[in-house]
Amino acid sequence: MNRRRTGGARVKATIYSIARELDISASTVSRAFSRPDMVNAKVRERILATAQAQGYELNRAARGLATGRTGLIGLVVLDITNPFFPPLVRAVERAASESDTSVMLLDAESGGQKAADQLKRLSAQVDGLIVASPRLATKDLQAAVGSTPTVLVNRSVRGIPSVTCDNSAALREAGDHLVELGHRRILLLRGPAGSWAASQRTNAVRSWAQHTSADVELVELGPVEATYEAGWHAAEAIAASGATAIMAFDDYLACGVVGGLDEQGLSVPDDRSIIGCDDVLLARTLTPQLSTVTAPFEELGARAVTMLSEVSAGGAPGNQKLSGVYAPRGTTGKV
Amino acid sequence: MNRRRTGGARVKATIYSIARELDISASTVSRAFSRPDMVNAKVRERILATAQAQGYELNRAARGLATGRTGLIGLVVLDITNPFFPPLVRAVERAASESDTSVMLLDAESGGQKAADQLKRLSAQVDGLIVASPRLATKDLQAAVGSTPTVLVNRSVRGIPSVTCDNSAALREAGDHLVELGHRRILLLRGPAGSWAASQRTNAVRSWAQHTSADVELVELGPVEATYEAGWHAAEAIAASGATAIMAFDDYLACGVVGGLDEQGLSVPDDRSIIGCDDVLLARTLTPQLSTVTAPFEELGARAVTMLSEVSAGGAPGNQKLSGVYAPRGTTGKV
DNA sequence: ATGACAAGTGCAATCGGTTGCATCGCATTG
DNA sequence: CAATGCGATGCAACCGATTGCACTTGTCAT
Repeated sequence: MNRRRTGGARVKATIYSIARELDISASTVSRAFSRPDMVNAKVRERILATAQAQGYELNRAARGLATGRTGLIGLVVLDITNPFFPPLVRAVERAASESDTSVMLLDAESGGQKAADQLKRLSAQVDGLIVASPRLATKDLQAAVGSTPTVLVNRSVRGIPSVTCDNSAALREAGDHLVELGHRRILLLRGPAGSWAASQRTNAVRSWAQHTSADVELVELGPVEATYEAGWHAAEAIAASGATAIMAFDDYLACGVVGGLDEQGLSVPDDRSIIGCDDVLLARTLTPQLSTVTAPFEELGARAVTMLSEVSAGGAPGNQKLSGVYAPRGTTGKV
Repeated sequence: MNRRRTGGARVKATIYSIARELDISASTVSRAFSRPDMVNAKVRERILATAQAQGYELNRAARGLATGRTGLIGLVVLDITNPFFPPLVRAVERAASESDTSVMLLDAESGGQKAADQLKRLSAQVDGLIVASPRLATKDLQAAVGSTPTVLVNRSVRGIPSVTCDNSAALREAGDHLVELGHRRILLLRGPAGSWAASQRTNAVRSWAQHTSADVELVELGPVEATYEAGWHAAEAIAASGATAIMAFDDYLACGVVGGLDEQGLSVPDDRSIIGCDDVLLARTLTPQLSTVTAPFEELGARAVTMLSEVSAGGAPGNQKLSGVYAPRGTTGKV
């Protein structure tokens, strides 16, 4: 591998070894790879052929040193084991590979100072950052990313481009659906304090409850962490609340609630209805399938990558808003 | 950021800018970072202080060019959306960060030629590769990784160090548990063709069935893909098989079976018992919780990283075997 | 024929570290 | 006191690409 095949000597293939073999300058070889249109088609072809023969692989470090860019983007997720993130990671990775860019993954796993440090360290190594659902305080976040081109996913912060998902219309629709099914007392299980998405969703549901023509009574519980366990533990209070339907911050939490309600002897959707958010894997593996608001993961990831390259190019894309779609499934039923 | 604070000129901080300010040579500055023990403690401290003051960040590309190493390892997973992988990714990432190494993630997502190409491309950019559960044919795999230091997770291939999880004892235990509960006709739902883990588990279960003193009758179904849908669709055949208990290739599949059985009007564990494997998130979010064989994700990831650094250092660690543990939970009941 | 212009190529400097080797000062030893 | 050794440092040559600039050719209009 990576060695010359012709001639006895086994040397690492570089643009120089190629140049020597073809008796041209290394600049031309370099350009054949980095700006193909600048070199004569015939020459380019001979270069490519020789490169192939020598097993040449471009040395990213050398390029990086010369250009100041690494060809890497950092993807920071709050918690890779949260089912929200894997589809996003996949989407980002695919989109990035389109532009010959690789993804460095950072599992931030905590919102504290450590997360900020990790972020800062990472940011020195990459061309840009995609930060998904960070819990960092606004100013810490701004400080941590510094001047590194950054795109936020699922959070909006002044001065940093972002791509978010606006679920308010879908949540209204979900609420209306519950009303239609006869629910009047509805419990909002609020997501984590410090989560931008959680406050967005809370506001959306509150606003819906306030403006709907039906006389719904909105009960709130939380904030709670977005985990199965938290949902499970919330079930007792939920059962006691008298609400017949629950709108949970996300699917993960919602699944926990379903499990916890079961423990309380309550079944879904017969005794209680519940609606999640995001449409993660869990939503479909739940029996019955979870009624939820689907998030466009693929699109979120792809846009983030596109926007990031715009930022890197000096642009300042605004904040893109996508929309969730309400998907009624098996966990919503009549009162 | 990254600029000198002292003196009007704003230049990028490098070992040279630090050296100049302290009137020492750049070599010493370099050594202060890469081999601290080689430089006088006092000098080192002044260097660190100046670096701090100038906002110096080591340029990885430059180091990489000089040393030939990138400080990156590539982590290749079969399918990041499969709940098996996120915990592993996290474990690898944490272990890697211990040694100041970053992780490049590649979601292989297919077993074909494309996967091989991706692998090859990635391998040129990293110091080493951790490849989890690849489906590539043995020789394609060997060819793709070439001479890049590689550690396999959850698969064993001649000539490549690996860390795997031996579940045979745990599966025997699981089988015995089923027998104890009165099950005699047990269905083995086989995992994907081409999956090393699947064949291991199949063999383990077969061997158990053959050697157990009880007169169990083992029915086999599959191979099927390791997805929820596949499990769901298998449920009909499972229901018809007359088996009262199912041992599924993994949890993901098992959850699908539970969902599908529900559709068939069969409930778990009352009508059928089922045991999964791996103990992924889904196992605990299922109601009732899935009886399964837990995999030591943390350990798998950590070992893989350790072994990889051994390989990089020229060693040839063998194949490490960890063990799963049978965890009876809610999906196994009396006949 | 002449100048203008464009395309294609080469030269050489540059990016920012690392490291083998030489050197120097100083302490230890005979 | 000279010789030896060692720890600490500097010198300078790399690592392998990119790129501004200069140069050569060929084409085309004048």
